[in-house]
Amino acid sequence: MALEHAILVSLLEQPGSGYELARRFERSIGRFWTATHQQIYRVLKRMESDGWVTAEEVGQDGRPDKRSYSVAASGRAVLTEWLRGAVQPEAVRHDLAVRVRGAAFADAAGRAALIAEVERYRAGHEETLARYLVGEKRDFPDVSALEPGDRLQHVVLQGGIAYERMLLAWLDDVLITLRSL
Amino acid sequence: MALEHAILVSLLEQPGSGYELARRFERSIGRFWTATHQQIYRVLKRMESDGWVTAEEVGQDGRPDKRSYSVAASGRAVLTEWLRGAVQPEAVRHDLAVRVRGAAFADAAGRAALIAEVERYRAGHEETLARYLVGEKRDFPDVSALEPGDRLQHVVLQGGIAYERMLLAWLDDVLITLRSL
DNA sequence: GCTTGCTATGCAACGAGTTGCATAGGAGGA
DNA sequence: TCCTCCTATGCAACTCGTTGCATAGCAAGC
Repeated sequence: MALEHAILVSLLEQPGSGYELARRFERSIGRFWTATHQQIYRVLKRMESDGWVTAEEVGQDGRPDKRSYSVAASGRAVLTEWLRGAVQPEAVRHDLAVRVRGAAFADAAGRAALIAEVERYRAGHEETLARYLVGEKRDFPDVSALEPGDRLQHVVLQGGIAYERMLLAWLDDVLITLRSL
Repeated sequence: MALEHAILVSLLEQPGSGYELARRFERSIGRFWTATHQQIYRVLKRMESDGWVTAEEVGQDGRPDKRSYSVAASGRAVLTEWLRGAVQPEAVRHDLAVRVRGAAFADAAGRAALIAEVERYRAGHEETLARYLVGEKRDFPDVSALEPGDRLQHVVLQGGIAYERMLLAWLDDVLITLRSL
């Protein structure tokens, strides 16, 4: 129920179109709040009709026009109100962990297939970590001299980096365990 | 789309009722796959009518009767089939990370309220870690001599422990950042 | 000229997940 | 005795999220 709030935060950091928001969700914000473009377009419409955001048609050359959204005063008020509320426990869906426990009920061929999948999955997260590290150097070259807003963005990025490192180390353990069966 | 599979794995590890499954999801399995009792009851019904699981009425004294579910042959086949498929990327909903970035748009009182919330959240995860560590000692006293199935359960638990430790360290960073604004 | 790919928005249908409520027996405390 | 809590199951209504598809202009390569 907080996709609205994630969108408000993202639009306050930087106004943009539904498409641009979808790309941000794919990249940085998607680390802690996944959403597809369909969801985002639908919620943006509702937020606009509720007066939380305002839209502006922007013509572009070489590309289709876009509707760029900005946060309105009432949207900011909604966000302020929400920020005072209780932090909801994180919801997680880790397909892989289910599979690892399921491996106890697979045969040798099934376990071999799972090992290959875990390796593929691991490679994907290694890329994610590399992307984060490149992004960190690009966006936060001097960590000791950041604006307040940037310090917050940076600490969230550090959370993503810590998560990926933890995950990679754990996947190595998983692979050792699967191979030892 | 894989609640069914999480339930199959859990029932293969140990048959049980919908209520018991809901409690397992609250505790161990819920770390990587959250589900409410409503979802579980609904899916169990569908799985039973599809012949994936079989139910048995179990009378208990001092408590209401329960329907204990076990995995049928076709359920095992479904799981084996699923285990050969591709690992789905994990879906995450981290309310807290959205709030941290949102803190850039809050006033001093709002930031103070968020700091208190993060501390509360941190205390909850500290308890979770302590519970995991107690559970590890209780359920896996001798890690060097485990059955294959137990080795897999243990490595998944280790993932939970690593996650909680990473999270606590990150929350300390978040608190330092929030306090420094 | 054709295909492929990217930006950009959107509908419709379906399936997954949440919330509120209801029932019902027994345990334990005020 | 009444109230509250725990076990145990479930319905109904609603919202959220996913999937498949459609449109449309422009760019780049074959």
